[in-house]
Amino acid sequence: MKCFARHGYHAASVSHIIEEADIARGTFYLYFKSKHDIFKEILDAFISHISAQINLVDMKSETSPLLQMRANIDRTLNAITEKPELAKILFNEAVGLDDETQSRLKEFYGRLISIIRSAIERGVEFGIIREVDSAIAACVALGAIKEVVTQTAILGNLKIAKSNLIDGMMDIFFGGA
Amino acid sequence: MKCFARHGYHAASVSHIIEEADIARGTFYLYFKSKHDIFKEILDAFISHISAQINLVDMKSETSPLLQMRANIDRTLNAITEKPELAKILFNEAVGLDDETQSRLKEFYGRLISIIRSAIERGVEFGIIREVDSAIAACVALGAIKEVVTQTAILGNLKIAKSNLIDGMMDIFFGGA
Amino acid sequence: MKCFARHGYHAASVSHIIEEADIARGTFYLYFKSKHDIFKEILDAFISHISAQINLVDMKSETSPLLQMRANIDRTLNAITEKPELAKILFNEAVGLDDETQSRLKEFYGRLISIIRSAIERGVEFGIIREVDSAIAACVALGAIKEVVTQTAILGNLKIAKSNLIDGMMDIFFGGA
Amino acid sequence: MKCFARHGYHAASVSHIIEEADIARGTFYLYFKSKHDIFKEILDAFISHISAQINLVDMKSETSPLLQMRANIDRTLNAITEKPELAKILFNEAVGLDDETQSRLKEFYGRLISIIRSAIERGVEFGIIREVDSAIAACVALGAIKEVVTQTAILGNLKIAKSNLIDGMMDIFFGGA
DNA sequence: CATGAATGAGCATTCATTCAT
DNA sequence: CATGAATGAATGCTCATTCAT
Repeated sequence: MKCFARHGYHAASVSHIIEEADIARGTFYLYFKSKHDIFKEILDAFISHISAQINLVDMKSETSPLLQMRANIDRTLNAITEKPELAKILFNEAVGLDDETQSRLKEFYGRLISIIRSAIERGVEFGIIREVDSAIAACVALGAIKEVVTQTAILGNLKIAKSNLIDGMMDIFFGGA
Repeated sequence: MKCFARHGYHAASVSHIIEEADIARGTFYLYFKSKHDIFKEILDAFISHISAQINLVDMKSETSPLLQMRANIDRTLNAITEKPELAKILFNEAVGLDDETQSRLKEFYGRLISIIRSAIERGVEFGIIREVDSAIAACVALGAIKEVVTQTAILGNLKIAKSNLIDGMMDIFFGGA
Repeated sequence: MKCFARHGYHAASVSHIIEEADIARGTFYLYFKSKHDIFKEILDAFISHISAQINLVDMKSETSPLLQMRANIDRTLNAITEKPELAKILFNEAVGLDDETQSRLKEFYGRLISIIRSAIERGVEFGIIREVDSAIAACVALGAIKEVVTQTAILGNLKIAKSNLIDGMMDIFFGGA
Repeated sequence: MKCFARHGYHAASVSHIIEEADIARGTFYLYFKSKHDIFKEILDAFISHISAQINLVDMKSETSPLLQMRANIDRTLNAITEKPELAKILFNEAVGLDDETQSRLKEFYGRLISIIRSAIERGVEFGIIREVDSAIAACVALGAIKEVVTQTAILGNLKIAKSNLIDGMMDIFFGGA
């Protein structure tokens, strides 16, 4: 993780990895079929973990839709903050990777957008959210989350306590509702 | 540009570049110090071009602040849409590049955020925008623009006419104002 | 044997051997000093076995010299046909092996040639064989046997019953005597 | 050639080759696609060259069939003697090579055998050669030539002038005719 | 100015061998 | 005795860079 996050897929060499892990060259290939294999394994696990944090908003639940959305963001932010290196990979390694990985990434983001979009549409339907173009709004929301994570957890440019961050984002998105 | 955008910095080889440009190997090194040098030059020019599209919001101008913001977004989107390949690099190649380039990128995004932030703060001050945490909001806005560009101009997942896109984003950001 | 014959010395890996033998890696090195050691042992045993099949032609024996030669060829062919894999090694792995093995091989073939040569010379002496250059003739005979074995037992290009084969060769060598 | 002949295909490394040729690693790959490519190229050229030395025996020619055969052997021996290293490869590298090369080798030897066989059959037909099993005889002849070459040109065990060698072989094969 | 053959450091990967359990 | 995880030297190959023409 550390190596891939620091140097990206291409520049992270097996030599870096085994030096960081303090194991021999052969040992690496005892546990991973190839350099690509370890990257896929790391990325897959992280995508699954992140995906598991996000639940579809249930309008029949006792918890209010807004609180459900907040909980989704909260859990996702937690998961990402725990492994900022992986988030860096997830947000930046879309270029120059093999087609399989690229489509895995595309699928992941597609799923994310469609979840967010359906949440927005339900919100509009139930009058919680003002009428907006849900396609654009979902895109905006995803980009917002990615950028906030990048600036706080990855780059460290923006230093804000997590709870304030979530409240701030909820406020911006849902107009202080 | 074509090569870097298509394959990313690492996978784009000097061989690709000289083949695409139909020049000899030596000729390449006559005009660029290194592979990294041409990349830096391309990136720098694009960053300057984008930066030039964004004007600070002038409250004394005859044009309303909102329209100035809209014009900023419009021009930026135009500049990006003209060179989607470069945008792809700008948005995705933050990992695995040398420290110098990474800090150039960091600086560029920092400048962007501070411009957006000051615009938001003025907007709040003049009652155009509802009171929000400007640091978070600037971050949200930047991420939103990046993601919208990525999904429309780069990935092509989201097919929306540019004017509708801007209106949609203005609507989302400024509450239908 | 199976591994070395199937893939040759270099391409046959210790992994192949221990898998085929269904033993652990360490166990292999308990019984053989090295990969080369097991190869040497196999080759040595086979060379000894083949050598044991060949008796010097005894002119005082009741059995005719020609029949003694025939019996030599018969026994040798039998020994080889029983282990075609080893014959393949013996006939083809002369290149790329260490000097020690190469000289062992050279010595084996040297012994074979001198046995054949002395048999030919006795045959000429006793008027059984027409006068020929015994050095060349011995070489011709050895090469003939090697090639016949290769084409029948190893490559399977030439499909001939063993007894016909021997008769055919005797006929060619000893002029229908 | 030198490297492949000395160490065989597998043990001859690209490092050996470039050291022997006194060129850089990259230069090697400028002229050959891979290690396998250079081997194939060497082998193919030699096979073609050898094949070119052998003419079908023409019964209508003014030159006697026996002299034609002698000329064939003469030319072939010359071609081989000029490049003993290549002959070593040709005669010994049947094991452990890729299927393509193996079948190329098999085809070459098959062609050789069928040429020899048809020559023998014509010889029998025209009463020059005593009636023999042509399949076995062709095999015997090929093996004889290979072994004679190995012992004289490659191993140097048998030191005989080329003309004596050919006469000796003709004598053995064609009964002093 | 332009060329492209030559370079060699660096890469991912393999595999014979060792040794603590 | 048997095991198999760990090792690291060696391999085939790539590619950014140089320099004589």
